[in-house]
Amino acid sequence: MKKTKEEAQKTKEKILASALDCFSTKGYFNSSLDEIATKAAVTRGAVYWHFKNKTEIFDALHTQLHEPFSQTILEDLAHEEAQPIVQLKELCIKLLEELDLNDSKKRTMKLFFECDYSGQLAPFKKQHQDKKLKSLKLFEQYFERAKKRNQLHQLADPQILTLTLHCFLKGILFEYLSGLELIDIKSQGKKLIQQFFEGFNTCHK
Amino acid sequence: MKKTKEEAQKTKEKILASALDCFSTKGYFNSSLDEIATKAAVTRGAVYWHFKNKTEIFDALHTQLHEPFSQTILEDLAHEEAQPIVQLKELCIKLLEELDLNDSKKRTMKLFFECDYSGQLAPFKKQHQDKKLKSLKLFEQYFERAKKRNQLHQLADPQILTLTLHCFLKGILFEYLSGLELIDIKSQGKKLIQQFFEGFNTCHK
DNA sequence: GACAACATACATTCGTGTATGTATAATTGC
DNA sequence: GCAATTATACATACACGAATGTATGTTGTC
Repeated sequence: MKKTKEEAQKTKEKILASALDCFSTKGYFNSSLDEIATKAAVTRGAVYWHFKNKTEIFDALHTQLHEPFSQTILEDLAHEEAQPIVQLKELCIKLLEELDLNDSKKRTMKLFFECDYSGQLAPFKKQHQDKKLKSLKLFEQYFERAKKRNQLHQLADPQILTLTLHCFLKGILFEYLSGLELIDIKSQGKKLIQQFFEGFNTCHK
Repeated sequence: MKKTKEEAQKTKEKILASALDCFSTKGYFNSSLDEIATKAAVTRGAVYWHFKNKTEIFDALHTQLHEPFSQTILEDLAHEEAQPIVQLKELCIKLLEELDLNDSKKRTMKLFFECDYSGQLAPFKKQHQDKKLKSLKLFEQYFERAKKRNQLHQLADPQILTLTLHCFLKGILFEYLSGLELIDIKSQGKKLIQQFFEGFNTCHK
């Protein structure tokens, strides 16, 4: 019954994938550890071996989602283009279009958008929010760069601008992932983002 | 033990209020009917008398939230002002500021933003989405009125504009209700909305 | 042979739904 | 207008399943 270390790692990943599957279809609180185990072709024993409990699986999924994102933004920030706002706009479009192609990532994001951080999940609420805030701070840098280059109103407040953008992106993603099919990234994503950014770029002359 | 009809109605309302309290603090799936009953100073017997089960309480809360909203929009639409976009902008600000003052409404809205419509709640997902879509259609009318009055780009698509606005509002509300205190409606609400609407109004000359 | 990587078995808790009891308000017959 | 009856508005009690956490067993690896 005992597996080699590599095999053990594979079962851990299988459990994570199975958990994502269960959580994203039935919801966190409606998924039992037994379902997760069964779908991963193991028993609850294996689950309890690799994870302390259900909440730890939940948290592991969040890390899996969040890290690549902040990684992408950090890489993009590494080189400063002449028009930071345009750079930011294109980053947003890129992020959206990338997400559109990655089904597993979409489902994970949907999970964390729609889950309710209550009960046993409450301790993770602030934790996950803090991670998000750090990513937000990264976005703010684009606006600050733009301001230094005199590409913004003098009145414009980078913090408000970041907040505005963030609210808009959140709204888009929320609608996009809601299952309502109200938004099609391929055909409308670019338009939406551009429609939004026109408010920043073309109006301050 | 039997109460008069009026008293019975009061207990029903107490149960609803208690349920909102429980759901919004502990989450739907972490609230038991016993907790709800106890907090309402009744027993589960009373709950099962007034409601078929927990999902029906959930749905009742949604109706309680949604109806006043679409009512307000309908009333506003009833009179057409010269500048529909400005009218819409002011409606948005009004809705936000009204919400800011009504704590119970805020908590109810937060509940439906953050709950996960899975498991036993799945049947209500489409139902509640449909209600939302109908309200969205109402917003669209402002843009159509503006277009008829030649106050929009000829290229501008009311549907995309509505979608853009909706995503933005959703994002604001989501952040506002998230408990992060990132947004303060009183000081920033107007600014945010105006920042957003400037993209529509001042750029098409 | 010791420990890792599980599977199996068990105890316990919790929540739901329903069945039943009960006191009182509302309704009916006269 | 008042007793008799019935339906209402709950409270109480019970049965059942489901899920969790843990304790213990088993097998293979290092």
